[in-house]
Amino acid sequence: MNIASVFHALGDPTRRALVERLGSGPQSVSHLAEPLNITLTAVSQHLQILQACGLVTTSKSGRTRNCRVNPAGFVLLGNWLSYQQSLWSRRLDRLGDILDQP
Amino acid sequence: MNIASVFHALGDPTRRALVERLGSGPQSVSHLAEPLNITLTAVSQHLQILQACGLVTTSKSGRTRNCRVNPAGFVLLGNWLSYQQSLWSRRLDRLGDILDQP
DNA sequence: CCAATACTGAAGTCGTAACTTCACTATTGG
DNA sequence: CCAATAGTGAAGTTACGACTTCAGTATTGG
Repeated sequence: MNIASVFHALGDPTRRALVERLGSGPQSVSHLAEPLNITLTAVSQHLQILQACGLVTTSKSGRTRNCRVNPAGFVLLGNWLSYQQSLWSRRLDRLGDILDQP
Repeated sequence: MNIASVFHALGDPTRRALVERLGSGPQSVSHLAEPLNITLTAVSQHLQILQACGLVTTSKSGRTRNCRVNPAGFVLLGNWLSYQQSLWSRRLDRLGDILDQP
């Protein structure tokens, strides 16, 4: 579970769609697969990747696997983002000052 | 310039390295290429992708191209992230309430 | 002026990752 | 009990993307 795997996971449009769908609440694998025209196997594989990088958690009850959003992966992403912004924000602010000079 | 292209761009470790390097200030293509052991052409191609998705802007002065971070792409990413979080935060909060029940 | 520098377009190679099919296990409703 | 449902491993195909080489264009220092 690292930022590299998070970005790799979200770099794929199908996996991003899965994550976005899970935003509306927990779903089974079949239910997630239904609107996408790919096989259930493919969806299962995507979910394993999303799980490995900490964006999704799942739990099996009976024969159905229930999938939900895992905040951990998003925290990782948020930390990376705010760190990057912290690197150049001060510099850009100064640039703004310079540009604002009359 | 959309969130799909931003995630695709940052899904690649080399491009992420470029972005992170640019955090310390504007750099030329050659300077960015130096620590990476890939050709200058490859770096140039990566920068075109980073530019297209709004993570980097460049300007050519003479024969050197100067690259710097472009906040626009990061804003796009931040918006996506906070939107996703807004989708499930309330739900997870309630889940927290339930888990907090004695 | 010209050799060196800085970069970029085009075209091709190669590895990986997304997807499929098939076979299989486990669970459940009737 | 058994057919249907839900999902997953294994193995193979294929498309795409990262990278290279090569050739070419500007620009600049000496």
